[in-house]
Amino acid sequence: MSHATTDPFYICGPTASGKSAMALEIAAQLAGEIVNADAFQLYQGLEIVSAAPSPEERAQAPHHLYGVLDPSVAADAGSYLRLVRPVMEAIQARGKTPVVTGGSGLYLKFLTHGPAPLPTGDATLRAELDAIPLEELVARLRALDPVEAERTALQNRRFVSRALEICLLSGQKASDLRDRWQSQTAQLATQLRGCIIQRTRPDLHARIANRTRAMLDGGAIAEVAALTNASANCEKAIGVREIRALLAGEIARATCENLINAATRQYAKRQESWFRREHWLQPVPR
RNA sequence: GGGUAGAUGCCCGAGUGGCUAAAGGGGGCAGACUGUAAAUCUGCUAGCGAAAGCUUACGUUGGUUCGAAUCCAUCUCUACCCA
Repeated sequence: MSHATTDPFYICGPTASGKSAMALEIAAQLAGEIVNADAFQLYQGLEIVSAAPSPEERAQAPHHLYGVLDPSVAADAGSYLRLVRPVMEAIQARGKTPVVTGGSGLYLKFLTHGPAPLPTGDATLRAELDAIPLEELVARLRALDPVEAERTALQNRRFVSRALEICLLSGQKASDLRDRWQSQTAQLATQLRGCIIQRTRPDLHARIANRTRAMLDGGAIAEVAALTNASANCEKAIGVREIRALLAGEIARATCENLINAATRQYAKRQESWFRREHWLQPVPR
């Protein structure tokens, strides 16, 4: 399989696996420019807590889409797509290779496989659905789209709610819309190139612990304290919620550190599960 | 030295004679997941076994009992109180 020189190269892997460093290596090899594919590194004012590349790293190659969103803005995979595509096109137009680096599986999937033709989430409708008991949401979904209800994890309120949202907003069955999209994306992966960084669990866990310590020692607490206008979404970022509790005096610093470590380990595990299914990614043991 | 409370699985913790391989939570492991995704959700978690089942487990040692994490005694350790 041959690639045009400017075809994007994807660097994936769990958090703290060393994606940023690898991106610099690949960017140097491919005459590339680094593009963020991390949901939280997108935000301004979350650089430390989201482990965005340091100013030193950024000085070594062009970096795009780091710290570009105000924390009050609620992003999603679709809005990310609208943000990245022009950036990548501009890089390619310059004859350079986009080196897309990040750990947000869903965002990357949108980028590599495109968005399904589904309606964008609607805040007002979501607020309404949030007020309804899960059992009733399930009943409504079963009535509107029994096929989708059958496929959905019905204990997962978010999934039920979104399926219902799709039906209500589109006036069509979520299952039909999804089927149509599914059948169109089957071949896309064969044209992609990228790698996934693999590390042993003990190694990864040690790296996470070191990074958390460095974050807390390196300004993360002040960063979160200064974060006054964050969207509900940003408040849920790992590190932010724990440091909020620390600032409120609810937990001790050591507890805060332990909680961040545990949440990060669990997140890393979920990322590994996600990327394991992306067979086109070439494993790179480190 | 005296008194009181306590010691449970990787951790915290419930259990006070059989329904207990031991609730619940955490952690860990595995998984799902196309517009909240660093989110949300699911399963498993003493050992061996496909299973039936067997073995080892509630600080120590001994005892009571058909049967003990649960009752009694002993010792060890921990916390607090009195000297």
